[in-house]
Formats: sequence, structure tokens, C-alpha cells
Amino acid sequence: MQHLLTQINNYHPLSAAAQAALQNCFEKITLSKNDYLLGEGKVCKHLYFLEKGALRGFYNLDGKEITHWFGFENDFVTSFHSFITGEPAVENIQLLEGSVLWAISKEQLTELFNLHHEIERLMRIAYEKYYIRLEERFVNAQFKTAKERYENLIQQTPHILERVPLGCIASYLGISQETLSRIRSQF
Amino acid sequence: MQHLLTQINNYHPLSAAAQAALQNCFEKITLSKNDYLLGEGKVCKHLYFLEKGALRGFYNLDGKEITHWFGFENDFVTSFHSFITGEPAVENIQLLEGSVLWAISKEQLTELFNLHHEIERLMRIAYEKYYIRLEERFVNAQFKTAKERYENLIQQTPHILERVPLGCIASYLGISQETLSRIRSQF
DNA sequence: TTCGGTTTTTGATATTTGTCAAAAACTTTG
DNA sequence: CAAAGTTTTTGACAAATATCAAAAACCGAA
Repeated sequence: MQHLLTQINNYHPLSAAAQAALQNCFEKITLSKNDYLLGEGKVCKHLYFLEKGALRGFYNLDGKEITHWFGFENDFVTSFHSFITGEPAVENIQLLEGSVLWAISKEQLTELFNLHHEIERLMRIAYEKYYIRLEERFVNAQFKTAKERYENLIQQTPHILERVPLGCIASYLGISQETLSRIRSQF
Repeated sequence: MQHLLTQINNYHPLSAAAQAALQNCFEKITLSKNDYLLGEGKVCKHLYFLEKGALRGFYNLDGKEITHWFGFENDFVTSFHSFITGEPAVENIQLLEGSVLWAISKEQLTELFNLHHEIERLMRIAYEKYYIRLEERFVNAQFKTAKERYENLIQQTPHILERVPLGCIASYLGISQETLSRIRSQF
């Protein structure tokens, strides 16, 4: 729990009162490799903080699993579309490693927003960061070649390569596994 | 100005006090077709609300202009990366039509966040909406074919087709102008 | 209305990436 | 450790898309 609070203070420093309130709402979850945090069709009612471990978001297309994002230590994760809109999730969230998470419900979070302006500020800032991050991935996806995207991955998020099976990475990069394998053989 | 306030209340209803505060901070800007709202290399210090008109964000790559987003009536627009981080913008923002905008500086907005919790909430909610919208574009870019992306455009944002030259739309869809032309001829 | 410039389309060809099938390498577990 | 399963690589070929060049269509201003 201390780790969670430290990280949150890193995003945006909070008063003791706000920290205490958060502490009351977050619940610890421990999951094993391959467990599901969320299955498609379910409404995702929680925001999670990933303290330790790794997971992926994926959806099914023509019988294939399309992994489109990963979560690692100190990431906030959820199915954002479902969490925000309240609609059923299109994606699954599955553990890539045994992990420790902290969960807070949307209801509780909304309540905390009302009680503590600074917690809503924290969230606003978190969204800003996540927006920028997504924007960069979007530009990569749309305007870079498969090889450039792989080089980007090596340089900017090499931990993904070390902790995730190549099959997941291929769809994360938006290319087929075979193409990824051929790109790798050029290095 | 009334239009601006009405639209903002649509996002999230505000108290009279908050509305008055906003009203004091937003400045009207009128620009002509082809004018620039922002040039690459400059830090984007304002958030804009587009009351009437259309514009595009684009950057230069190997001498070509890559349009990656459009703004239309009732959109909040800015170079988000630059606005959020304070770094120089990579992109240009150029008017596609004569337009009416309202501008607020980041400084003023930050001040308003401190004075009115509800304005920060408005912004948090706006980021949520924009995040989801971008996520959808990302999935399209990464996992759909050129033809599917064009069909999506027709169905979901047909106004783009009516108001924007095809050259801009091609790069918005992440395809060459020639390919776009060939796809169009199939309809 | 016509000229000059811009935008869009068409054609021929090259490049990139995907698909399917099989082999090789790696992992897990009894 | 060995069999069975899974993941990754390789090969041959097909499909999607890009590029370059030129023609056609469109558009704005004298």
C-alpha cells in the first residue's frame, strides 16, 4: 500500500487527508499468470493500479487474439472505454505474470472526486499523460513502417521485449508474427 | 460567447460563478482559410474552442504534409502534446475554412482549476471523451485495412468528406492519395 | 470565359506485408 | 530426461499498398 501511495504522489502530491481517503478505497488483488482481470462483454467497473507484474489487453478478431496494449509496474489499467462509458468491454485483460494490483471502483472514485478536489486533479493529470502516450502510439501505428515500429519498441520500451511473448508483441505492433520474426532476424 | 457556454454546459453543467469566470478568460479569435493557428516549433500555450469552421493538424515528413487530425464545430483543439508538456509543437494547425475560435491560456486555465473544482472536472471529463475517441482511431489505424478505414469515415464522420480536400483525408486515414482515389472509385 | 494552377484520377510497376505450411527451437511436466 | 505441447523461425507465394508519371477534372482569378 505504501508503494501505491508513493507512486500516486509521484503523479501529483496529495494531502494526508486525500491519501488516507484513497487508502480506504483501494483493495489489494493478487492474481496468477494467465488469470483474467476482465472478460469481454463485462462492464469494467474498476480502475486498477498495477504494483507488480504484467498484463495485456486483447480482443478477438476472426479467431485471433489481438493484443493492443500492455500494463506494467506503476501503470493505471482498466478497459478505459468500458470504465468511462459504462458499456460492456470489447477487450479482455489477462495477466502475463503473477501480479499484485490495487482496485478502486468507479463509484468510490467518483465519490472521492467530490470529497477531494486534488484527487480529481490527480486523475486529470493522469489522463493527460495517458492521452499523450496514446497519441504517440497512434502516430507510430499510422505513419511508420513495421521495421520502424519495432526499432521504436527496442529503444523506448525494451522491457516489453523481455517480458512478453513475441506473438503478443506482433499484434501490439500491428504486424503478423512472421513479419516480426523476419524483422528481428535483420538485427 | 453564449454558444461557447452552452456547449461547455453540454459537456458538464457549470454553476453561474464558474461560467462567469470562464467568460472572463476566453478570447475570441477570427481567422481566415489557410491561416495558421500554430506553427511547428512553437510552444502551444492555449486551448481553443472551435465555434465555427474547420482546421487540421499536420506535420512535415520527407517534404510531405501529414494531416493527422481535424477539428470542427464544438471541438476543443490544441497541440495536446505541446500544451500539456510545454515542449515545442511538432505539428502545425492550419485553418481549412474561415473560422471563429475562443482561446484560453494554459496559465488562466490552471488558475481556473484552482478557483473552481467544477472546471477541472469539466476538463477531466473532456479528456475522458478525447481519450476514448483517440483509442478508437488507434485501433482503426493499426488493425483495419485502408478500405475499412474509409468505410468507417463515410459512416461515422461523413462531414469530413464534404469539407476537406482528399489529399488531407488520405494522410488522415494513413494511406496514399492514389490508394484513396482507387478505393473511392469502387463505390 | 479562358488561362494557369491545383487537385484528383488512372496506369504501370515496385515494395511491403500477410498467409499458409512446415521445420526448428524452446518449455513444461510427468 | 524425454515426450508433448507451445512458440518462433523459415520458405514460397499472394495480397495490399506505395511510388512515379502522366492524364483528366476542377477551380479561381484576370
